[in-house]
Formats: sequence, structure tokens, C-alpha cells
Amino acid sequence: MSTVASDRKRLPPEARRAQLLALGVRMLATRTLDQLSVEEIAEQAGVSRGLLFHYFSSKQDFHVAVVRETSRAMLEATEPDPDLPALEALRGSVSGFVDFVSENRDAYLALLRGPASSDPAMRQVFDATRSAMAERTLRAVAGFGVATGARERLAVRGWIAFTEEAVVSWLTGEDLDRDELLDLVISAFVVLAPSPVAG
Amino acid sequence: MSTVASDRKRLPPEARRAQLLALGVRMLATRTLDQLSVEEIAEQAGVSRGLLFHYFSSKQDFHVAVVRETSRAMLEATEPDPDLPALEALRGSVSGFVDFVSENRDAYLALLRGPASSDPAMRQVFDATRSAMAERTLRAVAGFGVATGARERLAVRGWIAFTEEAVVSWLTGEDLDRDELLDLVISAFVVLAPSPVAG
DNA sequence: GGTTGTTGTTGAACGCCAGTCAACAGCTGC
DNA sequence: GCAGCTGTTGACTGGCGTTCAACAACAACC
Repeated sequence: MSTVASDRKRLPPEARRAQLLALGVRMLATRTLDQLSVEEIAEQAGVSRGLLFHYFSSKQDFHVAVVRETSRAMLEATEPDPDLPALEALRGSVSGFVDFVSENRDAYLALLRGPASSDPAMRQVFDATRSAMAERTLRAVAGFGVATGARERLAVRGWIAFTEEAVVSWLTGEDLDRDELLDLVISAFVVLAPSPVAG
Repeated sequence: MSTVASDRKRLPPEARRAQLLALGVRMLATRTLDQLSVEEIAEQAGVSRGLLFHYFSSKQDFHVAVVRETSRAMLEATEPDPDLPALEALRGSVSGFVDFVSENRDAYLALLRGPASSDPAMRQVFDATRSAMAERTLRAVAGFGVATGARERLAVRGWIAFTEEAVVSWLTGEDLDRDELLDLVISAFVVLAPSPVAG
């Protein structure tokens, strides 16, 4: 209600763009991405439909921007603490991830599971996000003795997918304690990332 | 080209439905799911747009049917051989999965990564597919000493996501041998599924 | 072999929505 | 208070999913 019809007109471009973006992100809590119509966004923002196309070249472009923003927020919420020992930093990061997904369960599913196929630009955002997580994780646990060969990079990417699925799946059931979930994910990393089976 | 304008009219319902479905599945090799327009399907099949709605209640319903069919094919292509020892059966299944994804790389991405969010019915197909894979895997390696508690079920689901991501990621690079990829995925299962870290 | 009934099939019509564009109006500097 | 810049509008267009009443192919029966 705060942004609906408060100020009627003439915002500086950056402010308006930010407003529309924030509105889009917020609305994902109820709708899925492809249900996010231009009409609804415009109506909620109290502006005309046409204006949205002044700030975003197309509906898809808008969607990509919304996803990019949410990805950024997710990365921020899962930033590992560099002052902590590797494994503790990792646990903190995963803990942040569990919280983020819990708080945005629908939005997260709508986003990071959603329309990864449609648009190359969209795919790129997803890929970049996963790569960022993978690289960051590898860096964070570098002292942990992880080699960064092809196999390890694949393993870390796989582990991220493992984590996503485990957390999402955990949310629709919660047969485990939160701590048990964290244990599972962390121990999975320990056995997967460095040198599975052999180590 | 075989089904385009060969026979012009009056097929028995099952045949026509099957034809449209098969056509939809085939066309996913080039298009993504949401680019699969009713118009194009009808044109390729040599029928009117309206006819598609005689066999499928909506475009989404058609999409769900296409996805369901492809999921079925995937499950069939990865059916583990019950006569083999557990680990060999598992390796065979994963090998089949790698082949399937390799041959249908775009279709697979368009499907099993695609529009999982939009439609509840669509989500259900994905969930059912993963559950089927998870249960089957657990059953196949039952003799392997895997307990089927909450933690193990979560771990297996996570492992499936791990496998998907690893294979898809492997396809866009191929820095590893195919056998090395299989080793990674199988050993991941071994350390993840029964009792990670502790075992 | 013509007639009739069933039903697979058509194509025109409708409505919704993304995207365009020329006109409008709020703000700033003179 | 006037002029010019630019954020904003709202009507218009085209495409596409969806509906539906009419049509036509095929089979059965006389």
C-alpha cells in the first residue's frame, strides 16, 4: 500500500526504475514470474503500462532485472564471513541460505527454479549466480585443501544443486531438525568437494 | 516432414492425440517449452488451431502432457537393470541418464529445468519424476545397506539434483572423460546416500 | 448406392496482453 | 512567466490462446 498512489508523478529516472524493480521483487511472494503481468505492475505502481517500457525494453527484460536483483540479494544473504574458519564460514553461509529460502519460499522457487529456459539472458543470470556461489565457496575453503581442477569445480556446482534441492525439499516436510539439515549439507560438502570416496 | 501433410483428415482420436504429443516432444529439440505455440504445432501437424483444443483443454494442459511424456521416456531410458549388482545397476542407470541428456540437451533443459514454477500441474510432474527416480534408486540399492529414513530420502533427492547439475554442467565444457563423470556421480552417491562422513 | 447419424474437424470471431508512439504535462533555468 | 527538456500518458496495433457453431468424412443401414 505504501507505493500505490502516494506520489502521483515525475520521479527521477533511477528512483522510478528502482521502485518498479522493488515492486516486482515484492510481488513474487504471491505470483510466479510468468504471472507477473505488465498491467499489474503498472497498476500497483500507480503508473501507466507504457511507462514500464520506458525503463525496460520488454517484459522479459524486466523479468531478467527482477531475477538479477533477487539473485544479488540471495548472494548477499549468504556471504560467508571471511574472519571465520573455513567450515564455520561455510556453515554460516548455508544457514543464511536456508533462512533466505525459508523466507522467500515461493519467490525463490518462482525465480531460481522457474523460467531458466525461455531466454538466454535469463539463463545467463542463473549460470552467473551459481558460478558466483561456486567460486566463492571454493575461495572460502581454499585453506581447507581443496584442489580446483575440473572434477572439483563440477563437484562444487553439483553440491550447490544438492543444497538447493535438499533445502527446498526439506521445506515441504521438515522431517529433520534445522541443524540436522545443516549437518547433512555441510558433511556433503566435506565428502564431495575435496576428493570423494578416496579421501 | 513425415507427418506434415501426409494424410489430411479424420484420424481416430487416440492416433491424433498421439501424433500431436509426439510432434510436441520432437519440436522441443529446437524450441523451448514456452515458445511452443499452438499455431506452430497445428501448422506442422497440418490441422487447424482449434483441433488442438479438442484434445487438450488448454495450451498449458498440452505442455504438461508433453513434459509428462518426456519424463516417462527419461525414466524408461534410465531404468536400472534388476539383475545386476546394486552398484553396477546404478552405474548403468546414470550412464543412460548421461546419454539421454546428451541426446536431448536442449529439450532436457527446456523441460526439466524449465517452467517448473508456472503451473501446479507442471510442478507435480517434476516432483513425481524426481520422486520416482529417488524411490527407484533407493530400491535398487536396498541390498547395499541404505536405510530409508528422512535424512536418507533427503540425501537421495539431493544426489539426484547433484547428478542433474553435474551432467548438464559437464555438457557445456567436457573437461572430464565420460567415465570420470560417471565415477564422480557414483562415488557421490556412495558417500552421500548411506551415511555421509561418518561412514 | 443413396440416405442418415455420428463425430472428427474447421475457421471465423473474441478477448487479453505485450509493445508502440505521438501528444501531454510537470519541472528547471532564464 | 516563458521556454525547453523530459518523465508520463493513453489510445492504438498485432499476435496468440480460446471458443463455438457449422461442416464434412466415414460407417451403418435400408
